[in-house]
Amino acid sequence: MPMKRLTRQRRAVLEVLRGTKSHPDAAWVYQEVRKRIPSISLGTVYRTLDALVKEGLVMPLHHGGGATRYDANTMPHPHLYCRRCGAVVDLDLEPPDILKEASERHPELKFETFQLEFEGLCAECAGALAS
Amino acid sequence: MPMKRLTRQRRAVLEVLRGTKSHPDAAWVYQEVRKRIPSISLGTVYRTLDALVKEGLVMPLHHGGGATRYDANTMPHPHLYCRRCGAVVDLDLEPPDILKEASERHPELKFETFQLEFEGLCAECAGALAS
DNA sequence: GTGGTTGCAAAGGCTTTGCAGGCAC
DNA sequence: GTGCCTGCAAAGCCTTTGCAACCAC
Repeated sequence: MPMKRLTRQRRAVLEVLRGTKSHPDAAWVYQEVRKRIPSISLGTVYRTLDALVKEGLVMPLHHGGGATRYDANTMPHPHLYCRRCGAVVDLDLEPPDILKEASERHPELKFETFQLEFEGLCAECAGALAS
Repeated sequence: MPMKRLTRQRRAVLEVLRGTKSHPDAAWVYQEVRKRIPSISLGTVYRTLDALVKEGLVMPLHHGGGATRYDANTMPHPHLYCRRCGAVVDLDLEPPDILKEASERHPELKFETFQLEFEGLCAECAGALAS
């Protein structure tokens, strides 16, 4: 029911999210959207992000207990979390076809989706630590 | 440096954690440990869990943005998160050997570990929804 | 005009932290 | 005895929410 109208605020949040590959959190989105709409509130950013998630236009990422991050690419795809700088990198990797295997091994459970999350070092941090 | 001494509190937290398969959060651990040590504080539970994680005796689980949950089984293994009741179920499933593939596809990144997290329904909820 | 949406600010949940006293070693 | 550990309470983040004004429809 919520968030049916196309307001300036909502349009701005979606555009900001689609214009980055950085998987930002609400605070970063807020900061960016304020460049266009200085009067927008953080509460509205949260409400809008929430609505976009419910509509399936945005995917929330939870990792490491910090702030929720948001990905405008809702196609299932693996991520690498950099343990040094916290960056989230999209991976060009075919997710393994493992749902069937899981269902066969545990017939009493219902498997719907899964996510593959790597931890390691992004390109910059891998280079920095190698030197 | 921290948490080198084997105190009553620390022993109790570890034993509670090892005595359950439910992947509890800090509040649940607190409640259980209080049955043995009524004077223990929630702060100590958090500090102890944190120390156990740093020592590699316990693995933290982040999912859905709620409270951090803790798993005394630190062997890498997949989980199923029940979207209905929130339960976390251990899966008896060989994780795919995908680290090499990831490294080949993205040579500039450093892959160290990964986690496979399913979402779906636990046995109880799958049965409840089927009826 | 009407009801969803917003800004503001307060509150909420989870977690961390400063401090003085206490306990394992 | 020494220094880490504890209980307590306050504070800290991140996020949600109540309310009156506002605006897209």
